[in-house]
Amino acid sequence: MKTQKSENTKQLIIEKTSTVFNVKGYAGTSINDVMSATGLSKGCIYGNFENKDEIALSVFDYNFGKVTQHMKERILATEDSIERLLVYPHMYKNYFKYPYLRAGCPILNTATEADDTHPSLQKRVQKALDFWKTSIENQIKRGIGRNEIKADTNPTEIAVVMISMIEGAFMQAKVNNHMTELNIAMSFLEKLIRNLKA
Amino acid sequence: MKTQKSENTKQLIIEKTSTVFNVKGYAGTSINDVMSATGLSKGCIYGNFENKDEIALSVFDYNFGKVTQHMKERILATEDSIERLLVYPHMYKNYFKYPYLRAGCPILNTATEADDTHPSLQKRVQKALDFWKTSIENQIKRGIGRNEIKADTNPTEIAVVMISMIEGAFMQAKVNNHMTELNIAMSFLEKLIRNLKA
DNA sequence: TTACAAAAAGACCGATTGGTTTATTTTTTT
DNA sequence: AAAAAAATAAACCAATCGGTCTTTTTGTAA
Repeated sequence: MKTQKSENTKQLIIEKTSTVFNVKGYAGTSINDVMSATGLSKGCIYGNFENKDEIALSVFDYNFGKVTQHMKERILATEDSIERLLVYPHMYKNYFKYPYLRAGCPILNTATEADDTHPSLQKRVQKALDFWKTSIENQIKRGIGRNEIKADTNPTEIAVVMISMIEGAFMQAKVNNHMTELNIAMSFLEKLIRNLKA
Repeated sequence: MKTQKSENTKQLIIEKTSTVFNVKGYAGTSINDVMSATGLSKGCIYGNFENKDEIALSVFDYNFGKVTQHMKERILATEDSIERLLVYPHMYKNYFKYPYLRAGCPILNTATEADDTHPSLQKRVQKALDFWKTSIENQIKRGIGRNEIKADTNPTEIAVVMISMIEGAFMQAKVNNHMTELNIAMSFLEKLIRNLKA
């Protein structure tokens, strides 16, 4: 029987280890890391999760959910479709303000590690990436419908280009420990988005 | 005293493990993996390298060198500056033809793993990324000098955008196991490059 | 207050980790 | 051909890995 308590600790484990997994990666995070991050014993952790896999999967969902949720809020707060698209470069330009992005984009981090080694994690990343792509596409289609975006705009193309530029630039920011390249790329992306204006 | 033999086995270890490290990552590759990839004993491996770190570093240099070398050849084979820039999207569009790219771009793979955990490896990636950036910049400057590229082109901006798009798109290709997004992004990049024509 | 079940703690497990050491073989030099 | 040096194989090491199991603690309902 599931109690409130166990759900609480389960959530606590996910939250407390979310950054650890994002920093150290799946293979690089040990159960010992989970223990010291949560302050819980091994028995307690394995009482709440079946294995490390299940923790990693839950943590990825949590991290991705955090980013998505914040993005959604900011997008829904604006009306104009161009402004909505601009939320992405704006947010990533200030990624250090968001604790769950500071350790790196969960998609990028998980993608490169999981692609050849961890099939279940890879599937999650695929779904996350696809979700992201289609929501950008939908924003563009909406913009075309509202005559805010040029009618000949290719939604898929722009979505793919946006994601590629964000992830590629983010990678450089992380590895260089500075924002120069990220800012350059995001400013370029902003120009590109504004160019879509009908 | 260094002998020819020892240099040979050292090189053999690097070559035989180059794909393993690129697929499994630094933390994910064990000495046992190195042993079975080379067919050599543990003692032999530690006779030629001080530790796993040194192997990983050498392997990264080797992998990056391979990509760089091939890129250089193809670039020097063309004259026109626009055509030279187009070598990048062309090559990544057919990345599966190049064995050392098949397991993923060494820069991308190493970057996301090393950024928070492995300082010496991170420095290598930084240097590699910087080398790549400046060589694109130089190609653009050359193009401006030869009146093949618009004079108002910002070399750094284009270099950063090119690298971001390539790496971001490559990540998607790897995680999705298909080329759709990579092709879209690279075709877009080609348009972008052709637009630079004076 | 007691009885009971759920949750947490921690000792314990075999396997694997990176790395060392010793013994043996191979190669090179004299 | 002998001696010295280098390269290799393999036994061995402590530490850590993910995971299990039993004991202790805790919260709750009767």
